Amino acid sequence: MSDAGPARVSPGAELRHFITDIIDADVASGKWGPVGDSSVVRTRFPPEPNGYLHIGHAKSICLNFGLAERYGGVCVLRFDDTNPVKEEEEFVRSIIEDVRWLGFAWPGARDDDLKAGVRFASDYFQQMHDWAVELIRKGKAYVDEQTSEQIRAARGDLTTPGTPSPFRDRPVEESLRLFEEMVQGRHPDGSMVLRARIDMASPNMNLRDPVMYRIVNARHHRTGDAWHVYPMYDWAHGLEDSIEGITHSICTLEFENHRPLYDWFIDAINEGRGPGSAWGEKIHHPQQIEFARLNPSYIVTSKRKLRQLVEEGYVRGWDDPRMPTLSGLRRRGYTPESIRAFAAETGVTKFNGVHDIGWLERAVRDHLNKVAPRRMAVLNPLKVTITNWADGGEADRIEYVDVINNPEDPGAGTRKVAFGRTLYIERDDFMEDPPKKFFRLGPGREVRLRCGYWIRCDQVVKNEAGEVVELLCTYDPQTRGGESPPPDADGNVRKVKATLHWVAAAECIEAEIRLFDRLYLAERPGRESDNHLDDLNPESLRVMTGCKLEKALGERLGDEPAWSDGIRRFQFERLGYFCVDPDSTPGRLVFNRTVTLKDSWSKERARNP
RNA sequence: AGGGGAUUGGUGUAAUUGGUAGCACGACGGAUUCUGGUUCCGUUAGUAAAGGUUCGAGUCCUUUAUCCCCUGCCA
Repeated sequence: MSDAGPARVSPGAELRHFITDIIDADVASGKWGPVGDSSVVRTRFPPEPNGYLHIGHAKSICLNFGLAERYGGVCVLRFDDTNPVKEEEEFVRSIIEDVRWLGFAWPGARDDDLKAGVRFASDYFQQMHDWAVELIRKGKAYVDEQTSEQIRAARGDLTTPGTPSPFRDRPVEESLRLFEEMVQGRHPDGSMVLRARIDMASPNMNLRDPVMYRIVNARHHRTGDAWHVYPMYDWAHGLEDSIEGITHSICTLEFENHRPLYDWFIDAINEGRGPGSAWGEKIHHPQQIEFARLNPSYIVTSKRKLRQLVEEGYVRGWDDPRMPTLSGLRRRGYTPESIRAFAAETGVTKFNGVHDIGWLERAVRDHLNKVAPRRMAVLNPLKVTITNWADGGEADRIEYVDVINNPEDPGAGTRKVAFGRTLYIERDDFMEDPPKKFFRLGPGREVRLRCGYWIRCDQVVKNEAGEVVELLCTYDPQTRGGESPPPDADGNVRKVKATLHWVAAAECIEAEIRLFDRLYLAERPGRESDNHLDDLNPESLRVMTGCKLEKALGERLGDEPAWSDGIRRFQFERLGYFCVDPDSTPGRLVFNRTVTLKDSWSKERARNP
């Protein structure tokens, strides 16, 4: 982990919810091992390698790995790679990297070998096949030669029972033979399937003779051409859990209807098993538990929609800082700690609610506030000339003032920042005709330049178009370091109402700064129009060029924290948190705004425009 | 009456299993402040509805309402 300090909430530590209640009871009763031994707890995170992980997955990762940490058990990273036509090796890599980035490790994980200790469902294909044969022998599965259309039509609907397949009662030997032919690739895709024989009249559609295997004559990214049939989720998942000795198999609410099937398959294998049985010993039967997935406002997490954003060019890629993918959030500047804190704060329940995305923003502000070094950067520069600069010495001299690195961390110390005759301040910090509650600079007003000097605006310089292009100001040499000047003869102390950030023209660097806003304007994108694209925010990206930054941002200073992911993050005073984008080159820095600071002035302005 | 799940302030969640509805965030107000940041203090507002059992109901029972999931050879 980084030296950047802990997030506000230590993940998984003392959080309680209905799943911990279940596990506590199991530990107390000795359901999975010796009474009181919590180290037997085994969970798993089972992504399909067909896309990038997003914030919703992060919640599941934090839950599963957090539970393992809490109980002293383990959490397995297992790829559910049962569909070769949708899955790719590239996703395996990115998923592993994302889980590691969040700060979690599984048994056997190593830094020098990304895949060390990682499990794959495809490693269990032979075992699953053998169990399928066992179910055929037990009369609990059969090969169906109907077309997929016929199967669908015969399934019935929500209120009418299905009708049995004409192949439902075919001889066991025939199913056995056909299944082996399927396995060997002797039949084309879609020509037949292996189905479980359960109940065509079940009110639970999942139990109407579900498909266990389909023929897919495609190359698998790990097993190559070894298999021509691939197991369906419902058949495979519980077996994967069983093989790995998972105790608590945690999934989302939509799998609640699948639990009877999860249990049925394992029970069917176990039927007739036991000591002395020819079938063998009973296999491990994990408990499936469902919880409500994370559902944050103002974003989408559907793989289809995320892919559409990327492929149709609404964003610049899967790691576009506006994307809710972990790679996007990482590039945006979010810390693993803040994401873990967010996941912990949203709780674990069975209630399908909406989680305010503002919580995620607050989580990263909270974390970065404590650990991010402060720097000064001017997004939209307005030139300031100190007309009486010569009062304090040579007219073209540079003075170095000590600027606080982090008021939240006295140990962070100070740095030297150049101050000179020509400066830049934020254009938004000056108003020619300021309203009552605007505290910043205006004609005749005096403000403090942070850790620099107090300046007073004497004159406004405009171009032909009437735009303000420069401010002529005087400074008070007695206010060096931003200190208050001594009281006047009558004992009155002068005060300023605002402190502004600034950079000196003589010693600054230019950079591009990318400002991001929410990708969507609607709390639930697509809710109204049924098309999430209708709710896209046309101003979600604003690229600022010619920004003026203090020189220290161009080089890595010794006081910068050793971030675990190597991403340099800062607070730009009074603006927000920013990080260095990988698009940066040595001569041309690019920063991303992670999140703004809380801004009560803009709130006030919105209230009284 | 197809099946399954859910419902506590604006939001997210707790409530020792029948015993004072608590916490966090937000919003609002105030204090502090060399970041209109941070921090601190205060205010705000809730058991979906109706019946019932009980000395006592968020919790138990009945009815109703609303929302989510389920008819892939996806996961």
